[in-house]
Amino acid sequence: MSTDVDTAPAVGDSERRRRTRERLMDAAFDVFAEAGVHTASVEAICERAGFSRGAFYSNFESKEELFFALSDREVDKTLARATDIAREVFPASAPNGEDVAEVVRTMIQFVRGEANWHRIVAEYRLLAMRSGDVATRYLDFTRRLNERVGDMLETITLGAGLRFVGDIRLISRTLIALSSAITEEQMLGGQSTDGRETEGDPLDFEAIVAYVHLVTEPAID
Amino acid sequence: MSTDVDTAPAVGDSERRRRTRERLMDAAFDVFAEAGVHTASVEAICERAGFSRGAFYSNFESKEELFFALSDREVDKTLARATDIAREVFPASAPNGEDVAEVVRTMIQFVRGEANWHRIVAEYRLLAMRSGDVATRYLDFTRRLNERVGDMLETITLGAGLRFVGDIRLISRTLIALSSAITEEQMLGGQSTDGRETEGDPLDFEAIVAYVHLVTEPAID
DNA sequence: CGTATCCGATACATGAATGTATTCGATACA
DNA sequence: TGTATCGAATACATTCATGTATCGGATACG
Repeated sequence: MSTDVDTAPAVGDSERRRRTRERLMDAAFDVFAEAGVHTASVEAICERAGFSRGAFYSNFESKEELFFALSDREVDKTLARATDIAREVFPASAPNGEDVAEVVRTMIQFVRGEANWHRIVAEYRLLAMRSGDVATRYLDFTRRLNERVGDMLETITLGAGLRFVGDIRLISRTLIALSSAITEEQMLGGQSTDGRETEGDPLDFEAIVAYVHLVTEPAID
Repeated sequence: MSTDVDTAPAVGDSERRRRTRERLMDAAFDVFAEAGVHTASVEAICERAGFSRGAFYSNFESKEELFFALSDREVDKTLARATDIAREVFPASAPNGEDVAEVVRTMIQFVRGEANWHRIVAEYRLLAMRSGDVATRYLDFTRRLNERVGDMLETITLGAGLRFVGDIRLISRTLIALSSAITEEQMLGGQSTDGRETEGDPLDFEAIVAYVHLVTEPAID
């Protein structure tokens, strides 16, 4: 009997299907960011995407599978964008010290841009803390991002006639950790419901530039 | 009619009641850490605490209220412990450069200790990203922790005949961000389910000590 | 010793989200 | 034009957590 072992099992892969999945992921991005993965219902995602739950379960096994498909997509997008920014910025850099500050500022703007992406990453990290499998994926993401940023920094800095004092990976790591922390504070402070603004002391981005200057020195060449 | 406007409304505050609340919070700490605030059911918390849901709703209005009561308690505990550690460490510091490394190491051990507390904080942060009220509380916590660590660093460093180059708050902030990032990576790497260990490159704690040396210099006095 | 109060247990009603089984419609293909 | 296939919609059954209302027991107090 023709059980079609390898033609039937895999579900279709038509263009229509692909678009549906994309729309569901687009919707999920917003809904997850707003409500969180657990709070968000499949229903809510479908509603925003303009589909029914039938469509959802025809395309994804569960909400979790959707989340991981989504994170993969966004991680790729993010890394691609980081690369684009690097390509866009470093040919323009006339080799002088000021450019480093500029590059760092660009990088931070990039990190800072999307609050929703920050929420997604924060949730990704939280899930990773509870599941080894997720942790593997998450660490892979952060590792790739670190490398990308490290390369970027190194290239720029060399172009500017500077070099880093110490381990470049540690430095890029520090920069990412620091700018994330600051971005986070600004994000959290900005939305404070009650009257008073973030009067505390939102450490300025300039402080990061100061750090960069601290860990760079003229390349003797 | 004696409506007892200000004697009746407040629910009891007996010793028994206080103990019940504590036990519920103890249980919630574990359950929240393991499963997450949303996934964890009131039922699960009660079961671990050895109570029924009746007891729960007699003591807390909702799971969220419990979470906030719990975070307050833990934040206080954490800050108190930070203070204790500071008190414990700095009288012992014979003023030499090595002590700084030792202190940083102690600080990191402290941060590192409890994976569950990390999970709780991560969730706290995530909730803060979606609610201005929570954000206010969370920022207050991080601000206090920063101050505490900053004071600690400053005292120790002075005692060791060193001084920080640059803004001490930025430095303590950087240290916290960095050690959190590293702790996180170790935590995530450690639990990876599949065979391979965290072979990647777990930036060593020593690297942080290197950073401290980078931002300190002998106090000319 | 009896009674009242406080606190936790039990039982129940409700609402919400999930996943599946089935149906309907459109598009490709003969 | 008829038919088969694929993908999304609909309807349904089920599970699960919540919150409340009521009950029972213990302890304190007269």
